[in-house]
Amino acid sequence: MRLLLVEDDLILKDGLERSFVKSGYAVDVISDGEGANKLLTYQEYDVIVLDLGLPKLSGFEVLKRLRARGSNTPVLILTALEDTQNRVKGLDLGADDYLTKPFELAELEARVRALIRRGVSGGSAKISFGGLVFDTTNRQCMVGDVALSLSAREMALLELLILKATKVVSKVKIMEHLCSWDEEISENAVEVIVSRLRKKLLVFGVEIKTIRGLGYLLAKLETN
Amino acid sequence: MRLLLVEDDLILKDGLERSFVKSGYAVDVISDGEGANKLLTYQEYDVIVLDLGLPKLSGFEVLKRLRARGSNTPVLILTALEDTQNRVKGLDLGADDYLTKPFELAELEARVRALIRRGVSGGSAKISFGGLVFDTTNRQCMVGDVALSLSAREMALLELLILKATKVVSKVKIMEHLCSWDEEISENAVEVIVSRLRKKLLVFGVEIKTIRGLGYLLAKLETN
DNA sequence: GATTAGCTGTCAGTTTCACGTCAGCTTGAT
DNA sequence: ATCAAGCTGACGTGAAACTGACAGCTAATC
Repeated sequence: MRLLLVEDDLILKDGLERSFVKSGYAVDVISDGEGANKLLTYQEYDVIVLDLGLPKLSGFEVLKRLRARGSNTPVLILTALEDTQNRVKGLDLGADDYLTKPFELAELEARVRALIRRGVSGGSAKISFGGLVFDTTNRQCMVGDVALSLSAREMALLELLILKATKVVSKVKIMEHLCSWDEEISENAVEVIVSRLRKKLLVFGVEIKTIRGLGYLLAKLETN
Repeated sequence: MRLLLVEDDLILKDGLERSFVKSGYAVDVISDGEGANKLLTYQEYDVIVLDLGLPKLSGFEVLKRLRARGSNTPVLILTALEDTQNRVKGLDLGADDYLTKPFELAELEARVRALIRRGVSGGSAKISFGGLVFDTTNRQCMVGDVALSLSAREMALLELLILKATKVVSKVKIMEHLCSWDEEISENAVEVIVSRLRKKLLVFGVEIKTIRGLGYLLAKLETN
């Protein structure tokens, strides 16, 4: 899942990025409002963590313009403790959740996860497909009571495919969701990851179908 | 989705039309205000992209009369950079969004998408025809809860036919829709693609009728 | 700091299949 | 009957996708 972190505090920025990356997100970080606003006109994210106190363009403005553009990407805002008024203002402007500094890292992560889920699976922490049960909280995929042994990349791909259910996901989309700005992978790399995941899923009656020129989609295996 | 582009600049007109068509819109283009106004009295659109500087009847007038007729079709206006005053005037008159020239094509498309999403209830970009449901955002065609297995070309053709509903679509239009700029395909190629798609749709009670010398149209199968 | 194990991207050789071409046929208008 | 427009099965081709092998990297263990 691709996450945008808008935060100007150096220490916080680094800490959060590190922790999100570790949790398997593709993270982009930007530290001023103007840049964030510009970035958001052409790049889609699954979730945005937005500090309100920003240089150049306030977090409010960024949020307001994002919503004005019709985006419904989930946004979590970070506010200072005493700043109740701004918190309310943020929610009015279309934020989906807020957190007051200082906060527990675990709580932030939990809320971010909740936001991502809300849009897709009706808020449930576990999404099932065929015989698979994908646990978004622990980032684990179970078959019965056995955990599938998947690598980080495979897990991230499966997460994306399972969230999109039976919809076609293009190779470019996959690249975008697995990678943040600085890293970059080839189309062939995606093919390789697909190939490896496909082999593992096939055993459990789940198939990754290829739609030539368009992308991939998850489907139940038709047993002929 | 049906889009009206009102623009008199030749180059801009062509570029925008091409790009919108490629993105799967059914695009009508008209280059003067009077014509636009007339057209809008009897033709509904999902979204209108309206340049303000037009011959015969200004964009303002077109917009004003449209709203006076009680229409709430989303309108995005294009203005020159320095023209802040007109921008404000446009928004007052009932435009839903504006963009100043010069602009990024990607941004225009994003905003148009946003307008459509905002307007349509639930943001469903789905068009149904007979038993088919065509999902334009995911580029997928469903019958019940099964996804039709179509190739890229077939999908593009079906998209065009379904967007134009029961109207006749000429072979040339199809060629334009399926090909970009440089590549080019023969008329016979179109016939082949039609033939292949036709076979797949027939199973689901949807027919592609041939109108000799004019083109093709989508129709519900009459079971005699 | 050496060793090992697992992950992940690159490469190259192979396979697959979508699509345009063609040819022969059908249809329909005059 | 003639002719043009359209249909469609067969086929070849080239691009897209697949995948086994490999190498660089990281993280863990001793």
